[in-house]
Amino acid sequence: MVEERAVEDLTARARIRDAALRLFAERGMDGATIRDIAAEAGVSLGLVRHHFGSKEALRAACDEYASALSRQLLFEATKPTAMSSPSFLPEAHPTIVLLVRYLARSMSDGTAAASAMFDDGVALTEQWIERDHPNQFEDPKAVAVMMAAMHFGPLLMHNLVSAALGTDLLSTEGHIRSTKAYLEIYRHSWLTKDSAEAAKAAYDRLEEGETP
Amino acid sequence: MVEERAVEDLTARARIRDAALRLFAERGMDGATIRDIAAEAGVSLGLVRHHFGSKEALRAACDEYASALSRQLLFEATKPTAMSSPSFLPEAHPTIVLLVRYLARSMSDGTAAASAMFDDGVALTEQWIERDHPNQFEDPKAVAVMMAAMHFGPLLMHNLVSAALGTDLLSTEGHIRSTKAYLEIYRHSWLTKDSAEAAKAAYDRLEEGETP
DNA sequence: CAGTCCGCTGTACGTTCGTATAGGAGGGCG
DNA sequence: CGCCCTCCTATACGAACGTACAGCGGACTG
Repeated sequence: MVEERAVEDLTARARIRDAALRLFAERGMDGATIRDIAAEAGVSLGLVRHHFGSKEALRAACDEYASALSRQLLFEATKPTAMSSPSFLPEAHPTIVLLVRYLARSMSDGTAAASAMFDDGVALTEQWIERDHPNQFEDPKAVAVMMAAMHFGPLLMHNLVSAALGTDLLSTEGHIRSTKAYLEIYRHSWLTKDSAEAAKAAYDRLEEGETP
Repeated sequence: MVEERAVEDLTARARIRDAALRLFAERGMDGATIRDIAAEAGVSLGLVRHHFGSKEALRAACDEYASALSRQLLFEATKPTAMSSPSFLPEAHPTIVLLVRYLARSMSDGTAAASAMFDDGVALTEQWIERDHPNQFEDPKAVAVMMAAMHFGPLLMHNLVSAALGTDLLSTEGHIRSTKAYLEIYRHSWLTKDSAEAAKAAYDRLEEGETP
């Protein structure tokens, strides 16, 4: 289980980090100002600088915190079954919503946290493929990378997905609905053997000479 | 085919828009300044304001341009086969790379262009499902939305995907490799009928009473 | 030829941001 | 008691940004 909050984490330093995490997630790294973060945390402007030195260092602290948390959540999410477990609901872990928003932002800002999370996702997918679906793919690395990116996609676009779905993806209801959609997607056979082999042959030919 | 550039588009106004598109994509909406854009376009600061009025209006113009172009590309990409066509290579359309970068940025900035592109993707996926895989899903809307998000994922994370792959996703080589990975992913049967039904039943139960 | 609109430049203004610094309240220690 | 260290506030400074405005040259019109 994810520990909701450490005891010593109620210090002003932690409050600043939490406020930064929230505002960075909402408005982006440039959009959130130190003044806003200080106000959100209920402290003065100078204290932020006193504890973190600079805005860049504050961002790095948020990154480190988000990295550790996301790693914890990611490993837990892939533990019990191939799909995420039913007990793994947004209600049970309110921090998930904040974390997803922060990491979605970090993804386009190119921070280390996003990069680390993605690499973790790829590594987990690779292990999972090697364990449960070994020797099935010509390019297992590419399959793992693409699948990782495909599974992060809905999380990064959770606002657009929620709007299109009419249900907040990061709610219990949305989680159940999306997971059931995943089940339908992965249960369906999208390609016939013929069409798959034909397409594969076409791309193999394309790969040889650039002019088919 | 995608027209590479309209004739009248060589005006200073178009140069400014192109420069804005490029810098917005690279540095984000806040990171790119009007001064940088003016310098990139080789014009003065005042001319940008003369043509577009404000930075927000310039962003809107970029959005409109990107929307039209992405719609054009999206419909073309899904035209010939279920997967994207071999002729649809980054080499053939250098604008794609810029467009993907811009829209990836827009996705986290929440602009109208990103929203429109996503909705287009969902609509196309819905049509495709209804045409080629009708009456196969309990919740076709959710399937379409999730699949659209899954397919945009690698594009939004193209830099991370490229790093993990060791190949630039937005190059001809990366395009071929990722498409072949897609083929492998959609050809494979990830779930046995038993495990799929068991998971489905578990989530159905979860949906009824919140306490299984 | 005079008038006028359009594309374009250069400079200046007010705001906001990150950063820096001086200083105060409170507790532990010699 | 005196000192200092930690946590914290308040104020100030320089830079960068979006915006605004005055003006200049060329082309087109009458």
